[in-house]
Amino acid sequence: MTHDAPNLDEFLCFAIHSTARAINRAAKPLLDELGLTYPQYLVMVVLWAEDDQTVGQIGEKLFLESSTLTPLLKRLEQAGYVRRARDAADERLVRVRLTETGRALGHRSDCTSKLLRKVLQGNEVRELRDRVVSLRERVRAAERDDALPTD
Amino acid sequence: MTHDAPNLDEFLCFAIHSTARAINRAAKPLLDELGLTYPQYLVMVVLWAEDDQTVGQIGEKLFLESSTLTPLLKRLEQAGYVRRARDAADERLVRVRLTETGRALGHRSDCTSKLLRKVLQGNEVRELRDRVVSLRERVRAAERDDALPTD
DNA sequence: GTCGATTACATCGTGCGCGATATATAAATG
DNA sequence: CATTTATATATCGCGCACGATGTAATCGAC
Repeated sequence: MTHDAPNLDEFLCFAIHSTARAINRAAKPLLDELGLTYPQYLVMVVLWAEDDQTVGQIGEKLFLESSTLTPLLKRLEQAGYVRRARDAADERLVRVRLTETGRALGHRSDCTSKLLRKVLQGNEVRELRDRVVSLRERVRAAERDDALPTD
Repeated sequence: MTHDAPNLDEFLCFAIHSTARAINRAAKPLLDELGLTYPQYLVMVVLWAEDDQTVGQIGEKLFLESSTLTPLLKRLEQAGYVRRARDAADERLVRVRLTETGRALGHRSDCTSKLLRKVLQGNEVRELRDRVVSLRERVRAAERDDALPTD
């Protein structure tokens, strides 16, 4: 190398970035069976845990903006998995509710995602997950403060 | 929750996915100064380490397809950071070379990315990075085998 | 109650990321 | 040498992801 350029392999951010994409690719065949993309699946997971949430609530849990969620939710609606409707009491809110089909998908996914969970949710990776989450929160905090902690 | 739906917080894949996006967001102000997106920055890192590589070589290092790289490289070319030219000996290959401006950017980036590296390249995260990389390779191997190892 | 500020969502434009497919060159096979 | 096969890149379509902006409903101050 011609000068002291940063080496790709040293970047934790590249490690995480590339791992996220690798997981996405690996999960695709499983999600194809459900007719969902990975971000759509995440939204469904949120709704399976608690039905009838607003766009904002879903976005808060997944760290997504309405500009991402609105079209995604429209696709989920078109697929027949959710219904979107303005809240009667506060017309600004859009409540997202599972259809029967969408709810039923949750049970199917319990089976089809076992494979994924075997690799990505087992005991042996719990610590790794916690560390990644704590890194995420560190990064998010640093972004908010606009001054990264020296630690 | 109405039934035993998978909980979002338990997914390592979500942890990694969301962390990757958090890093991306945090890095953006720094990369804006360089006039680069994060994927463009990664390509530049590859070229700063070794100039004059083919599209395929770059893709191999970043795990990216030509369908992603070709338009990205065209944007880098339009920005004046690289030049693309067919290899004289093998006209199938496209060789990507840094311009003077592109090479110079590497020195500026040594300064501007210090902040990023402080969080993401320090000693304290080396082990985490290694674990994430090893997870990535496990996932990639599992995808290739189309049968995930039970370990 | 009226008006300005806030909130919640939608829209738009840009750039990935990737599967499917196309194209052109090169290598291999006969 | 002609024809198949393989390789390298490009093109296309779709779905995120997000910043910037728009719009409508609600809240607050008065």
